[in-house]
Amino acid sequence: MQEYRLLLVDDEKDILKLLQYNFELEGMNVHTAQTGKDAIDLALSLIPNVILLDVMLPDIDGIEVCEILRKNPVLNNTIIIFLSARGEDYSQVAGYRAGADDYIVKPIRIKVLLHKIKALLDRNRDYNDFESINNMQIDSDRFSIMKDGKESIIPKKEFELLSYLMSSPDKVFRREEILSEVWGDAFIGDRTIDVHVRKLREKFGREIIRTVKGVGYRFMGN
Amino acid sequence: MQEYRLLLVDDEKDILKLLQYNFELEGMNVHTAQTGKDAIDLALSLIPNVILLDVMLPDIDGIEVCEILRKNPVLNNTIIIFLSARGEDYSQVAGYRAGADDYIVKPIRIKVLLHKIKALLDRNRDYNDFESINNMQIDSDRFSIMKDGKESIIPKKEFELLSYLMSSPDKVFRREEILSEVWGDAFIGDRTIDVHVRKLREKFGREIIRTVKGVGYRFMGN
DNA sequence: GTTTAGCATAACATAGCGTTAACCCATTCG
DNA sequence: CGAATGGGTTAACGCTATGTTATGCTAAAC
Repeated sequence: MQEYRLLLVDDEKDILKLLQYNFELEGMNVHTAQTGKDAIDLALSLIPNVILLDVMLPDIDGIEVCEILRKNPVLNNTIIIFLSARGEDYSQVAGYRAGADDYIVKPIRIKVLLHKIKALLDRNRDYNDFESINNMQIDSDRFSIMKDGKESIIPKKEFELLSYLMSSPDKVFRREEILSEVWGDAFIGDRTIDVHVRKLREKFGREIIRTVKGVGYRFMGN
Repeated sequence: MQEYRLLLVDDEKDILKLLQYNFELEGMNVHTAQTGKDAIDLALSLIPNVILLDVMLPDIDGIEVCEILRKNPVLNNTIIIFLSARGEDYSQVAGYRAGADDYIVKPIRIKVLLHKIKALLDRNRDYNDFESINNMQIDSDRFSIMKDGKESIIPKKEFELLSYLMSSPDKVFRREEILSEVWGDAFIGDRTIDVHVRKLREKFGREIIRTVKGVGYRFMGN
């Protein structure tokens, strides 16, 4: 579990301490937040591998936090696990709708939780390995792309765009899709996308991204 | 949840029936097995998207079944979820070690289970929804046509026209139909259609679209 | 043989994209 | 602190694939 960044979000300090202690024993890099707002800020700057998110928070609802985070492609590979004192169907269902990867009801059994996280992380790793397309591998931890054994560290937006396109190789993403997924609801001109595509092509070869005129762009899976 | 193949494995017929009923309501393609051996055989021939696997089985232990299945790369993209009456730490941990994606303790709440599966499937591969006629597959995600294993990326209008004609193979579409469906209410001359048909024939062979003089065009479904 | 719809080719128009350079804004650095 | 750097965005402008039209030709229908 080395090298993994973990974000704990809970309003109760005791639980934070308990969990932090246990995860640090496992060698994880643990950060904590007590409010939804802090959680979002930290998550976006830290880009953790795992977020443990309490549903009950003083300001923003944990489920809402999750929805907000899930919208940001930077956190595509982040595992989000809900914690809740409530065991009702209702909140479990809402949790999955919000894009959670798992759901755990308090009281927490540390060992179970650890193994759950390990399983999810392992799965993600495998996933990344399989997601080596066209000699290109994407490493969201480092904001870098490996192509033909050479590592390139690329700027955030380029990385986000490339990740997005690579998330479904060969699919043509429409410009509107790209705008809303990569840029959120900012008011951005069309040329901005082109420029970023251009930079990516400059770095990795003209052929990796193909234009479909009048529609959008497509990352070539071969 | 259409088109997904689900394999249910449990030794109790009542549970199988209950689950089968509920998943079929969701439009899933449900298959069942009552023993570990059957489960393995079925899984390998069916290659389901999801396997729900009871831990307690009359012959082979569910965990062992999972380990065996996980070794086979054909099932790399298959999600395996354990079901168990026992809630103990022990078997949960063993389950994740064996390569399970999730673990659910009975009694099962159908809604929770459904959302769990949906969340896992969403994170998994995209599935393709293409029709295949006459060795030609049209893939609207990719804006491309596969013919005899070769992919052609074609311009938007050509793609739209071809899709339209292929939507009902062997039907003769009248020119007015084509105009209104493919071009909307633009004021377009008749010759435009011809030219696009010509380009399609150039790319995929003269025979794929047949002219019916005085009426319109027909995509040959053979 | 005459008529007509459709074909082929080339010419044309333009939406949509590519490219460049300049700008703003943060962050870092001297 | 101002300067320098790097990323993100924009505006201007050129370019080209794509879509459309024009024109003369061919083949089918009667």
